[in-house]
Amino acid sequence: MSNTADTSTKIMDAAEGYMRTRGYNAFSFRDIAADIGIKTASIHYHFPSKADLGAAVTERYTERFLEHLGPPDAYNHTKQITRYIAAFRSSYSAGDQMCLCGMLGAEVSSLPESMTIVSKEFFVKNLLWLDKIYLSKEGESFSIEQARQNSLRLLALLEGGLIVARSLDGLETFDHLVSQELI
Amino acid sequence: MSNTADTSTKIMDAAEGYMRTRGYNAFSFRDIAADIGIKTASIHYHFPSKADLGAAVTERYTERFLEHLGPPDAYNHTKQITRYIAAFRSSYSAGDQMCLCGMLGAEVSSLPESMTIVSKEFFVKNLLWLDKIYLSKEGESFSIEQARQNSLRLLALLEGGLIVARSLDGLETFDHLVSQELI
DNA sequence: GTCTATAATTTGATAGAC
DNA sequence: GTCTATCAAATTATAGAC
Repeated sequence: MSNTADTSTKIMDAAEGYMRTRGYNAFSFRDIAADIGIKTASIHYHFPSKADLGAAVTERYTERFLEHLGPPDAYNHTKQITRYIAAFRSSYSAGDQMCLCGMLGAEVSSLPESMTIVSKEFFVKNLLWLDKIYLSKEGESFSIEQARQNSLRLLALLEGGLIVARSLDGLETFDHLVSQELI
Repeated sequence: MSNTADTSTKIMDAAEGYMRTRGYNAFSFRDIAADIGIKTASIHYHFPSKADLGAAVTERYTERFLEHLGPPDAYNHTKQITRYIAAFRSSYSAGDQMCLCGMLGAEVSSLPESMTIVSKEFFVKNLLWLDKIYLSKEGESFSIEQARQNSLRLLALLEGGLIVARSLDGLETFDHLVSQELI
């Protein structure tokens, strides 16, 4: 995001923006080159193919997302869930963006295999993080299966929530949708 | 779907399949022409532009979806919700497909405006249908706002559920995810 | 590392014969 | 209605000079 970022980072930043708003199949090297003031051939120096660029962006996104969440805090259920929801909410508030892997999950049938693999990893890791939060909910005892069900439900609600919000009234819709989880 | 369908129907059927698996931006007139054994120029006779085809497919999808649901039955809450969930589940079981408008909701920033309008209609009409079901839940009294919140939550859960299911274990994941709604 | 130049293919779309 | 023929533009990608 910084102005002094190296070219490789600028390329990934621009690509991530396009992938999260338009989708992997709806942006070109030309779009990115124009945005950051280089030529398309220069992109190929940093990322040989579009699939390479897409996979690199997806890996970076997953790393950053989990880093932002921090380790699951077993003793602060409500705060952690609130934080998790806020991570998705900020996708929307920062320019109508989807969660990158929500977008890729929709496009999965038309993606290069290298991308489907790293995209799936996002979901696997998010569910493991959520499981730990739900297993430790204060005063309640959850089985692993119950925790996993809650994890899947929250993840799906948020991914779908971004889709529905984008087609309707945006943040207002998203907030209405998740309000029950924040109690 | 029938073998004796006219060309226009065959084109829409093929287009719907691609739009629900690969997305609007990841299929071409060539794909469709090859599938049904015609030339791309013939498609333009029935649908002048790709946007026209996309909008027609989306309108037909919404009509069919609501027709399949039937009028909201105010006296059979559980049965109606079960039926609603089954409508989404069959998307997946019939060849890894998304809900068409869930896919378009993700791609919305890269769609022709004519398509975003008809796609939004799907969500508006679905929410109105669900509102009536939730407002009439036996033995409970819901405000319009509470009903709308439930409607939004179920719709988002199902759209997101299809996305997550496609990236993980498919139907198993989807069923796990919605099981709580079926009690 | 970035550029120019260019290749090879695909894309949505049109004109006009049949 | 469907075809052949064709178009202009866009796309990913490579070779090679600087």
